[in-house]
Amino acid sequence: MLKKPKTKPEMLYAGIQMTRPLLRTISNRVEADLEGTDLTVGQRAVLEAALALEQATAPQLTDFLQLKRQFVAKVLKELLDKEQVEQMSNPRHKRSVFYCLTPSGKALIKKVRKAEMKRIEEFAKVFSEEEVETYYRMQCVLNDALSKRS
Amino acid sequence: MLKKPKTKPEMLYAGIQMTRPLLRTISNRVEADLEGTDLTVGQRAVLEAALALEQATAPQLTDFLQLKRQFVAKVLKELLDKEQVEQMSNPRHKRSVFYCLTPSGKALIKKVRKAEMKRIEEFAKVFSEEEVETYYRMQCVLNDALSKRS
DNA sequence: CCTATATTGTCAATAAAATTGACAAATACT
DNA sequence: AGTATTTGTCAATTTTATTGACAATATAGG
Repeated sequence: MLKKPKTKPEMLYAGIQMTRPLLRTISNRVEADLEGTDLTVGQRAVLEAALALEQATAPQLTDFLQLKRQFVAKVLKELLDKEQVEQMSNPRHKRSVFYCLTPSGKALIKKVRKAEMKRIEEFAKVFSEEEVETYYRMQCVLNDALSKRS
Repeated sequence: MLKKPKTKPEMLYAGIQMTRPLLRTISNRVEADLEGTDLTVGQRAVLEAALALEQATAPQLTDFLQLKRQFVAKVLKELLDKEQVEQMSNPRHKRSVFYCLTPSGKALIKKVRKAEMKRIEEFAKVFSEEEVETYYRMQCVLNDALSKRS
């Protein structure tokens, strides 16, 4: 972080290390956008997942978010109370129902995304398409590789 | 995460979003390397900063880590108790002393880094030098830009 | 069909990381 | 010198997430 690492592995190491402070700065920013929405970060993550998956059981959301099922369940319950997600019966499973965004939940997460997208666009300008593409791909590969057993 | 985003800003957005799960998977991995060292993640971060800065006051470490001074102070006290950092008088400031790694602290953080570097080298192989360079640079720029006011 | 095993839901306790508040001591500024 | 800022310290709290435990349901093998 102070001086630029010399070798390729060192640079990757430093980049990964930076994930922690970066997450903190991102979270701080995100909070501003969450201000007034009455959403926690966990709720926001689950809404994000529900938007991406459209229709998913709790275990599917758990896989997607790579969190513990108990945590996801707790957040889902909060979102049900707020009527931002709703349950739909699952023909294949009596207990494990589907969760979907309600219209208001969908509107909410889209609003939050839109506000953030506006900010992100500022930064996107700074980088080339290839750079962003590389960044995205590396995040995916790292996340995939690290989350699987080695 | 599910389907590849279409536009550049969307891809950057998705990549940044991925920071959270990625940090979680990294933390899980890191814990394995911390196993047996009796270090918390916070302690490890401060050791890492102390190694990079060589000699620094608590406020300097706070700036470097972008954490609250009270948190850094707490961790520093833990590390002092464990004799992994030591204080040195600061001629310019009576209260705000310098913190340095003790030999054992230095050995410890270097050992942890070495173990992780070994793993990282595996991943570094997967990417080209340019990709890693881009990743690193973007992490730096994003962190810088986001941590400053906008 | 029946039993063993795995999955899922639910409730509770706990932990880790970090923030916030409050106040005193030291320093910097003018 | 006097005021504002920085720094250290102690305590409480918050947020995020994990872990443990147990019951209900599903799945797979015999």
